[in-house]
Amino acid sequence: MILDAATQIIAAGGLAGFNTNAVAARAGVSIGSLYQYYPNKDAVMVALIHRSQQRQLETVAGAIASLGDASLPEKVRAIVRAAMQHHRDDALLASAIDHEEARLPIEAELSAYLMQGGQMVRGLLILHGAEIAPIDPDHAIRTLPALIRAATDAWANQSPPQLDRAEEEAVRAVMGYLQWSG
Amino acid sequence: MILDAATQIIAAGGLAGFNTNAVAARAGVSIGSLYQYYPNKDAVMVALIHRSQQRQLETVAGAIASLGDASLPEKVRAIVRAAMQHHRDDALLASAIDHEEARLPIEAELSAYLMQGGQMVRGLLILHGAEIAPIDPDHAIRTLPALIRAATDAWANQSPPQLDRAEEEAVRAVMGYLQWSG
DNA sequence: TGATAATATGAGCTATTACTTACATTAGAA
DNA sequence: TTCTAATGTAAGTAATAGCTCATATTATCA
Repeated sequence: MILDAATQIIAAGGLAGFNTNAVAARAGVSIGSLYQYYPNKDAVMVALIHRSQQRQLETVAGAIASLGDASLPEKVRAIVRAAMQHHRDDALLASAIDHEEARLPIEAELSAYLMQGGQMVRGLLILHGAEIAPIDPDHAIRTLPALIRAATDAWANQSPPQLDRAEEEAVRAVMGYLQWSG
Repeated sequence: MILDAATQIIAAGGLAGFNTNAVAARAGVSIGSLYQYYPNKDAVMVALIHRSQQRQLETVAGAIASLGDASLPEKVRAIVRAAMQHHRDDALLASAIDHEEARLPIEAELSAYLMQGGQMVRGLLILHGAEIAPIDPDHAIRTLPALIRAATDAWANQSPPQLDRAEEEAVRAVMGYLQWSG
């Protein structure tokens, strides 16, 4: 599939190696075909971003659903693990997406994912309100995913990657954020 | 100056608009001159990264030095503010640097900056050990800057940028990380 | 089977880009 | 002033990338 090819290209050479000819070749289709599915190169990137967000949401939702009655730290750990999975698969893609999100005019579309993820976070905050400092959910919604990504980047992009350490640091950051009271 | 021109180019159009001809034109020098100072395009990027790291270190060091006897939250806030300043100046540059750091073979060079920053963090941890949960300084050194950057990115890259919110979120993340105990 | 629509192909066009190089200008010493 | 070294210039080159389009293949239906 074209998006899989694009993912592999970026994972291998970053944005510098990301060009439509390479993507089409790797996907095993002609450039003409690529341009039948996507009007231009940016559209490929946008589709990639959408798919990434979609998957991230699904993975995290699954993680939350599978632990209905666990403790807050256990849930946080499960969410962190789920979020980390994508980074492990393609770390360079993740940073490429970060960069391209800022350039492409898709802020409005992306806010939809933020809303969905926001609902999940909000549910957690309400359910475990007793263990959490008073926090504006609208703030947490935007900050927490960023913290998880940051800890993951910092530790999983090492050579060799320190995935366990990444998990511990992300859990500490999230739990600390949630429980800190002035 | 050539690096200033490169900064402006990236700030305006991201990595997509970053090419040597544009940089030279913006800097008011000929391409020939640019290639007298830098052997190739990547070298310009590497120099940009070095300068950014250098400045970041200096700014943070200055912030710490100027508050020798303040409380831990006050120091954290000062550090956060200092770190945020660069992002405010050029947010797109910051994400471009993040991406390019992963592609270019400069891991060893960059670890030097990490060591220097690590010394500062270590000093803080020791000085305020009583207010801090037991944390491995080697972990904190790598995680904390990442957390600050993440919170900054998440809130300062909005339109309009919410710099005060970014500061609050970063402080909460850092303080929470430092004080969380299991 | 035959006709039509839908999809796939890839050579090639055009614009861009990283980089070279032959030449011009300036700086400093003798 | 004159010679030399250092620095600057920009037209030009080769390669690459985004994208088009005339043609070929496949799918669908009568």
